[in-house]
Amino acid sequence: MGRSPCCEKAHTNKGAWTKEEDDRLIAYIRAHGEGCWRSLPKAAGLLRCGKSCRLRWINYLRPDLKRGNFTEEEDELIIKLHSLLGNKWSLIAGRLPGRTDNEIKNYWNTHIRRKLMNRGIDPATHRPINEPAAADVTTISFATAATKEEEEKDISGFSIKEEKSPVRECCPDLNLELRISPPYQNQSDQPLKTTSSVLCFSCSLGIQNSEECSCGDGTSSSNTGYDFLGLKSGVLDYRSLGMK
DNA sequence: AATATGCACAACCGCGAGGCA
DNA sequence: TTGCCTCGCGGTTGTGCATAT
Repeated sequence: MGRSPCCEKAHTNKGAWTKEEDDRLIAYIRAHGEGCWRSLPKAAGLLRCGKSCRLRWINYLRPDLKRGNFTEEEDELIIKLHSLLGNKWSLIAGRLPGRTDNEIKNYWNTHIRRKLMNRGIDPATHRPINEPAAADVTTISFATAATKEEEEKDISGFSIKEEKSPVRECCPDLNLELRISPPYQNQSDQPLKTTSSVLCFSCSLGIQNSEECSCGDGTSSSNTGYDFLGLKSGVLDYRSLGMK
């Protein structure tokens, strides 16, 4: 059967957008707003398919876009969010005002992947590339879950928890345990403890003693837990991590 | 100076989800 | 309930520029 094409391809331009096309698109959206991308090209007098218009607007023409290089803070935030969300670029972009999913995806593939590789981190798993099979297991967690119920209900259903999996059962050496849980509301002034050791994000990436390291040598009494999403630093409010 | 290679990023493609008749 | 339509997402490709040989 096959899908019907999103537009009449025989009568649409492809490739790089011209200044004139950009101007037309901007003018139309300013006058009529976003929406109904399928009919927009015709209404705006553009020989483009709706998808192309949408992409051009979102990734390049939107007035709130922040152009220019990514900052070191943005880099680290992207790494943190990717370790949590995976290739959910739109969600990651939602945490970076002025950045688009496409931009972040490209930036990840061209810069951050290499950066992590240079650190000896597998960008796909965020684990050391040559991690020994029998290496000590460190559980990453904001807080020790009091009960299974609490762990599962979570706020807004935002909870990521590795269940016991067949993979793990057949490969006991393979640690897939990544627990992401918000700190308890009424325990917010208590240190966020892991069940065993507590690492800052830098150390979890294998860059201990780096400038980014906030946990010292891991023995500091001022250690307040794993600042995985910048909750400690206020970089990210997990409650607003919207899942569509 | 010419060519090859690598990099960065804009744009395209195919698919899935959700809305609606 | 079903099928169509539109939108949005993630993966991939194409192209121009920069750097190396």
